[in-house]
Formats: sequence, structure tokens, C-alpha cells
Amino acid sequence: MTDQRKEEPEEEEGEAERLECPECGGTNFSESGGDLVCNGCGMVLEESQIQESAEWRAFTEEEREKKARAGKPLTYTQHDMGVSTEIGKGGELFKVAGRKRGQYYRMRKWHRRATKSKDRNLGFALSELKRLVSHLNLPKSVHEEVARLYEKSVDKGLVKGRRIENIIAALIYIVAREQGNPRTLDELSDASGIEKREIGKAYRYVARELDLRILPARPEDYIAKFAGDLKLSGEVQARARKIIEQAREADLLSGKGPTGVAAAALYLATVLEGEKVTQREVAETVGVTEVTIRNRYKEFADELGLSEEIEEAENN
DNA sequence: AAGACGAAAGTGGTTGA
DNA sequence: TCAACAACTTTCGTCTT
Repeated sequence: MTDQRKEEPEEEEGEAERLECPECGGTNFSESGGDLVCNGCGMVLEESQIQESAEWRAFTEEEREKKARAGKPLTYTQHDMGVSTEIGKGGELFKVAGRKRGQYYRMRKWHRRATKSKDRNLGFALSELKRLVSHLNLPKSVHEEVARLYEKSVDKGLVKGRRIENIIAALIYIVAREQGNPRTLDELSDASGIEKREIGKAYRYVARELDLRILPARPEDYIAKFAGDLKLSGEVQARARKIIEQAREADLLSGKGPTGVAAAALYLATVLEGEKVTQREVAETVGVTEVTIRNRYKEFADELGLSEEIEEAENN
């Protein structure tokens, strides 16, 4: 699971890897979900460092020739993966007489119909998917995976009798979480205009039918995004992560809502690091109430023995 | 006046008989 | 299917800065 990449010697000099944060000039970064986060100021540098160009490299024309495939790279975000099929009608067909000929004709018609209706379905679904993915700022990998799962769902007949949008929203919810870039039901609901409970229903249905394991979201995965929204420093983020980790070790997290945990950890971290945000602001951007933040905050402070440090920090 | 605090009652979802 | 349950919310009065 750890970095297998970066094994290959980078012969090309300079210019690679020398990243500088445009906000604070720092050169220290950490990764979170698909995001690169500056340790200095907490600025989110790249929404997603998923490579969008071809996945191979070629240094000579000859090599390029060899590595290139026929046609475009396969992608699930185009409903037919860029390859379409059609049963031919000209040429050959005329040589097939009688019964066979009728058979071919029916096959062609059936195939055309089947693909037409799937086309329409997928066309609509994928444009909705595209809209939501960009609205929610999700990386391309989520886009691809949802498209793949959606096509699978269509093939399994899961979508029949259900709203396409709901299935798409549910898949995004699942995949985004799985890839460490979770979005809350609230956010999905906002972006899609679908009731939370509807998305939830579709989500459970689809997870069951497709046999997707559904782990609860991890509070850490929310930190980078919410900290970014609140313009909090990298120190605060790091501190918040540490708090969450300690809380987990102390078994304070089981059964607790991950967003509430993230919110409280973030707020507690700002107190300790002397950055000012109100509970109200944190509550608003995270989507929990101040009361929940206070409850978690108190548990963390008490159980992790942070009380004196808090007092200390408050006197500065 | 704004923020933090916490009590009390209400809500929706999960779990186990 | 129902009731019990924990987490979370809503609401609101009080204290602190």
C-alpha cells in the first residue's frame, strides 16, 4: 500500500519535485486524499494529482510508436469506452439468403434497440455524473470508478425502476469515501438536489446489490477539506490529525459521527495553536451543530489530558 | 453584543427480540 | 414489526469576554 512509485531514477534534472507553495513559499507538503496540502499554511495545492495524461512515457518517437495503442485509451467516462459496435448491414448481408437473412435483420434491430436505450440511459447518467463531480471537486479517479460501477449497475438491471440521478449520487457517495475523499450526504444532497433520505436509500440498495463493502468514513479524511474551507494553517491540520489519532487509541471514536469528530478535533486544534475561529463557523462549514462540537471537544480535552495545555494556550 | 456553555426535549436511524 | 437506544439536533437560558 505504500509508495511503490518513485523507484525509477529521475534522470531529468531540476524542475521536477521542487514545489513551492504560492501562498507562503513553504516547500513542505503532505498528502491527504487526492490533495496536496501545504504544511506551512494549509493551502490545498492540487485538488487532485491524479495523472490525467497518458499513463506511459516515451522518450523517442520509436518508443512512442510501440507504446501507443490502437485508438484512444479506454475510458469508462465515455459510455461505450470509446469503442462502439454495430452489426453490419451492407456487403456480407446480401450474400446471406432466406431464413438466415431474416435472422440477421432481427439481430441487427435488437442490437440497435438495446444499445440505443442503454445509450440514452448512460448519456444522461454520465452528464449528471460529470456535473456532480465537478461541482463537488472530486478527482478524476472517482469519476472513472463511478462510471464503471454505474455501467455495471445498468447491466445488472439495478437501475430499472429507480431514478438515475439517485443511483449516480449514491455511487459518488460510496466511491468518494472509499477513495479517501469523502463528501457528506448533505453535500451530495446540495449538489444534486436530491433528498438526503433518497440518496441514502439508493446508497444502501446499490451497496448491497453490488456487494460493496462500506466502511464508515474516517474523520481524518475530512480534515484537509474543512481546514481549507476555514483557511486554517498546516499546523492546525497536523494537530487535528494527531488529536484524532489519540482519540482513536483511547477508544473515543466508536459510534461517533466522523464529521462531528473532525469538527471538534479541528476546533480543539485551533485553540491549542492559538488560531481564532468560532464554534459557529466550524459547525457551519462542517455541517454539525455547535453542541456536538462542544460534546466531542469536552470528551477529547478530558480524556486526552489536554486541559492544562488548553488553559495555557488561552493565556496567550 | 458576541461567543461559549450545557440542560432538556425532540428527531431519525440502528439493533435485537 | 416493534421498542429500546445512542448520537445528534433544536432550543433556550446563563455565564464570560
